[in-house]
Amino acid sequence: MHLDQWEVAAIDLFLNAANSFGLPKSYGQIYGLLFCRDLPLAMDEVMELLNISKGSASQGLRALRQLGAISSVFAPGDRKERFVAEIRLRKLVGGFLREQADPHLDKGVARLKQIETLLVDLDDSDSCKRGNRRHEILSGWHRQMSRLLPWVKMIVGKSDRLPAKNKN
Amino acid sequence: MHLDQWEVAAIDLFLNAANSFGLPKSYGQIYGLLFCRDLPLAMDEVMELLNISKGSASQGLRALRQLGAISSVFAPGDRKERFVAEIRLRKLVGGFLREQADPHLDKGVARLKQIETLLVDLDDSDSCKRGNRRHEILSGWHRQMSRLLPWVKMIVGKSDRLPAKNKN
DNA sequence: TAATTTGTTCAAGTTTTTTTGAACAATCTG
DNA sequence: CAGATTGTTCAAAAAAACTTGAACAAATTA
Repeated sequence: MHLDQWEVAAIDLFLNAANSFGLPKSYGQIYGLLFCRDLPLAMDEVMELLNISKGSASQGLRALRQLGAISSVFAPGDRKERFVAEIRLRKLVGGFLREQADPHLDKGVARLKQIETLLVDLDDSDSCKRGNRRHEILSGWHRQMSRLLPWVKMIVGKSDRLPAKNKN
Repeated sequence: MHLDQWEVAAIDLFLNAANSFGLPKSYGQIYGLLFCRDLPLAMDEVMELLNISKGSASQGLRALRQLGAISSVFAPGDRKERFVAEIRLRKLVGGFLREQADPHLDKGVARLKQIETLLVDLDDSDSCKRGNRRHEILSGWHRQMSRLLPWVKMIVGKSDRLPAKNKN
């Protein structure tokens, strides 16, 4: 049981990618390993191949499934749960946006409301005016980000099924 | 010298936003403070208002300028450098993509090349075939992400200059 | 030139995040 | 049921990220 060199490199690629998306390294490693493999892997195989602990493997696999980045299959006549990577970029991006971006936008709405509240009972009219201008700007940003996300999902999915027209 | 309540709330909003973009909290606080203010602030004012150290202020201001999120002005007859926030979302997003996303895409190209290399001198033809399929998938993802970024810049900028049509 | 102002650097300290592994549940098997 | 297998939880350890502040450099002023 071992990893090929190119698999090590690919896993490292995903490790770094996870990091830059704000996810733990181990999530990237686990996804990367499953991405490389054709056959589903069980938790103990993931642990052994990556040299990570039971806890990391268990939590990582759960989080990745929650993100829609992996899914599990049960081999008939076997108690073990085995995992495979989702490789459609559209699904990966969609899951990430749903679990990470959308909640942030929601929190943003709440915070904007809070600022409104603080602005209402404020007698310093200069600060109030300034605050209202800022509130408008933030609302505009929020609106634009909300508009953007659907486009991202759309554009990324676009050529999943289109074969490349030419070879360069 | 003090912060209004709404400013505290706005600064906290940016603190959290910075966090979720993978930037240090203090960067968010500094940007948030400048975002709230009409007049440029000098480093010592930023330090005092946010209760952060010289080091954090210096590094934060530098990084934010590098990102294009703030710019500096010199009051005539004063040695101090003072800072103002960039509030055009298009510029903010553009700077972020330039400094964060683009480098990652470049690193991705390098890693893909490395994987190619490892695949070339590999005699296990099964692993080789599998590796080549994965390499193709990754190349496709890279292409799609490269396509996406220009759209993001475009869509986000769109209504910066359009005034809101109505008041709600 | 000495003293002051403004800002940078980076080693050390602090805080936060991630990982580990032992204890615990739940499910199957003989 | 006792023992084996599979997987979860979470407190403590380890690692990573962030912040601090004292020492330093550069530019200015008296």
